[in-house]
Amino acid sequence: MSNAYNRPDQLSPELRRRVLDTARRLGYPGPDPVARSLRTRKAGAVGLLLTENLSYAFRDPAAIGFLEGLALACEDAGTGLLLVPANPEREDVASVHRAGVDGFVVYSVPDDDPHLAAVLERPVPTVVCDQPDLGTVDRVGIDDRGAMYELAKHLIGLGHRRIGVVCMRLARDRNDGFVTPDRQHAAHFHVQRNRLSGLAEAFSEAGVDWSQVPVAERFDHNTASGASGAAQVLDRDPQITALICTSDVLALGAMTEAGRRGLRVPHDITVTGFDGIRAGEEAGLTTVRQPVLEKGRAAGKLLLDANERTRPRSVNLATELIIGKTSAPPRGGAEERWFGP
Amino acid sequence: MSNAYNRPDQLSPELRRRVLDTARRLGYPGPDPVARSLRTRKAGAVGLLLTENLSYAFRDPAAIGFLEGLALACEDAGTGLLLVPANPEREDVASVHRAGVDGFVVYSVPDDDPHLAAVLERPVPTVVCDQPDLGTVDRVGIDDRGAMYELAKHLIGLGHRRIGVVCMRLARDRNDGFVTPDRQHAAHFHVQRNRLSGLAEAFSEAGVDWSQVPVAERFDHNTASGASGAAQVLDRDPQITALICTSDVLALGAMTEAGRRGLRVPHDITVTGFDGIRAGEEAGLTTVRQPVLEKGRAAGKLLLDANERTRPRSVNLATELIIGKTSAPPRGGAEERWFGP
DNA sequence: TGAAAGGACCGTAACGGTTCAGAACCAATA
DNA sequence: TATTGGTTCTGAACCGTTACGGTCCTTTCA
Repeated sequence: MSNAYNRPDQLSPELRRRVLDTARRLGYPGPDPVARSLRTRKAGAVGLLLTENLSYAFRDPAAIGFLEGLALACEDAGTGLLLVPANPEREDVASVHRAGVDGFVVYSVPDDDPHLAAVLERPVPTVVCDQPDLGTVDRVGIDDRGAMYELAKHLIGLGHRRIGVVCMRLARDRNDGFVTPDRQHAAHFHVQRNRLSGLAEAFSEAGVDWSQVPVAERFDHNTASGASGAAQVLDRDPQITALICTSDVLALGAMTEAGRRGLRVPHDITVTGFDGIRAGEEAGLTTVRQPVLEKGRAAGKLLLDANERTRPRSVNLATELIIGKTSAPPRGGAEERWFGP
Repeated sequence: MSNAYNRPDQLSPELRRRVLDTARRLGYPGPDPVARSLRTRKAGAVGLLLTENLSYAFRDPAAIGFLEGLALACEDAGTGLLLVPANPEREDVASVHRAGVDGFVVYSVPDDDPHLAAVLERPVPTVVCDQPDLGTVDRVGIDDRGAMYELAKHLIGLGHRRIGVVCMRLARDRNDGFVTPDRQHAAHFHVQRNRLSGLAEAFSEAGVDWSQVPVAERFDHNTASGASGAAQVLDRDPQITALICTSDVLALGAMTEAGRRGLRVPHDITVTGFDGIRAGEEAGLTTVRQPVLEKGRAAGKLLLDANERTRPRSVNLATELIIGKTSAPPRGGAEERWFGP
C-alpha cells in the first residue's frame, strides 16, 4: 500500500494500478502525513518562534526580510515553515510543545522568554537569531555592538558630542520613557543592549558622560514611536546635535518629528538609523545596513544542514556603514569643539 | 503518563510528582507532538498555499497584509500557520501531501495549479482566497470585477476614452508583452481576469473598442515591471490619456516611467492602481482600496470556525474607490469629448 | 533436473501518544 | 461482614504509516 504510493519500483505496475484503483474506489484520501511523520520521525517542517505580537513581524521591514530569507531556504530544501503562535501576553508555552517540527529558528526574542526556554527543552536542533550565543545551539547574527560603535565614531568624527538616543524596547515590560543605566545594562533584548553598549563605549571614549545622555525607550516599533521618542529627547535637551535611533523605522519617525519642530536634517540636527531598510535608503538615511535576507537564509541553511558533528556553530554576517544625507557636522561646527576632550 | 502531563485532576499530586520526576531523570523530553497529533487527529496548524515564488509573497504589500491578517486569526485560535513550499517550477505536489495540517488556505494561485488540485483532494477543510468560487469549499474575496468597473466609470466620467492597461501575469507561463483577447479571456488568475473584464465592460459601454486597447502583461510583480509595462503601452500609443494598472505596485512603476518621459501626472496622463497599499496612499494614487488584512483574518476565521453544517460559505468584502491626485480629465479636456459616444 | 538467485508480494511490528474500561483500593453504610 | 459508591491507578487497544523480514514464484545456470 505504502509502496504503491511512494515506492513504485517495489511492485509491478499492474498491482500498483490495482491498489491505487481500489484505494480510490474506497475513498482513500492518500497516506496520512501525520502518521507518516510519526513513523519516519521527520515532520518536514521547521518552526519559527517570533514571540512578538505577530503583526510586528509583518510590519517591520527587517523582520519581513528575515522571514523571506528563511522561507527561501526552506523552499530550497522542500520543507515547510511553521509560524508558532507565541502570544507574549499569556505565557502559553503549549504551542511550542504542540509544534510538529524538525527544528526551530528563534528570532529576536528576549533572553528570558519562556517560549525560548521551552524551545531549548525540545530535543530538536535550534538556531537562534539576534540572540546571545548560548553555546549549546547554533547562532546567526551580526556584530551589533561593533557596527554601532563604528557609526558612533563617524558622528564623533563629525564633531557631535551632545546627543540623544531613541531605542526599541529593552525588556518584556512596557516602558515608554527614559532608560535608567540599570535598565540599559540589564536589557533582555540582546540586539538593543549591544547597540546601546556600542554607543556608550564610543562616546565614553570621546569624553562624553554616557549617564547624562538621554535615551528614550519605546515599546511599539513604528514611526509614531520614533517621533514621540524623538520629541521626548528633544524636550529634555533641545541642544542636542544628533539623534541616534537603534532602527531605521524609529529614525524615520524621528525625522518627521524634527521637521515638525522646524529642524532641518542634517543642517540643524543629525539623525541616524540602523538596518538599511528600503524606505530609509530612499530618505538618504545614515545608517548601518545589515543583510536581513541573508540572515534568514543563513539561519535556514544552518538548521537544515544535517551535518551534526560541527554543532554548535556561530555565524556573524557583515554589516556596512552607510553615510547618507542625514548626518553632517553640528551646526556651528568647529566652535563647539570645546565639548570634546 | 499522559495524564501526568495533561490531566492533573485524574491522579493524586503525589503520583504526578513521582511520574514527572522519574520522567525528567530518564531524560524524557515531554510528549511527542506528532504522536499526539496522530492520536487526537488534530495537527494544531493550518497550511497556507501560496504557490508563487515565495519572495513574491514577502515583497508584495497586499500579500503581506493578507499574511498578517491570517497570522492574527491563527494566533487568536492558538494554531500554527504552516507555509507550504510550492515551487511553481517543479510540479512537486508532495509538499502538499506531506503537510500535517487541519486545513488549508489557498491564496491567489492560478485555477489550473496542480498544488491547488492536490489541496482539494485532501480530506480537510479549505478556504480559497481570490479564487473563483468552486462551490465545494469556502471562499473569501472581493468583487474585483465590480470594483474595477466602478473605477473605470470614474475615468470615463472624467472624459478618458483612449487608454492603456498594465496588468499582472494572467497564467503560469511568462508573457512579458501585449495580451491577446484570447489570453485575456482564458486567464488563469481569477483576480486579474475579473479586473480586466470589469474594465472591458465599462469601456465597451462607453463606446470604446476594447480589442484595440493595449494591455501589457508582466510576469514579475514590482515597480520595475510597472515601469516597463507602461513604457510598452506608451510606445504603442503615445496618445493615451490614462494608464490603468491592475495593482498599486505596477501603478507606482508606471508613474516613474511617466515622469521619465516628461509626462506630468495627472496633468498629462492619469494613472490608477488597485489595492490601496501604503506607498500608493502616500503618492496620492487613485485606486481601489481592498481590506487585505481583513481578508486574511476572514479566511482564518472561516477555516477555524468549526461550524461544519453551513459550508461551503462565500464571503465578499467591501472595497472602496479612492480618488486621489493621479486622476484628472484628459489634457485638452472637453475638446476631446468627440471620442465619446 | 536441481539448486541457487532474484524479484514480487505480504504480514507484522514498531513509532509514541491518548483514551477508556475495568481492577484495586478505601471508606461509609446496611 | 457484605455491599455500595467513589476514587486512584493500570493495561490494552487504537490512530495510520513505514520498515523489515519472510514466503512464494520465476528465472538462470551448473
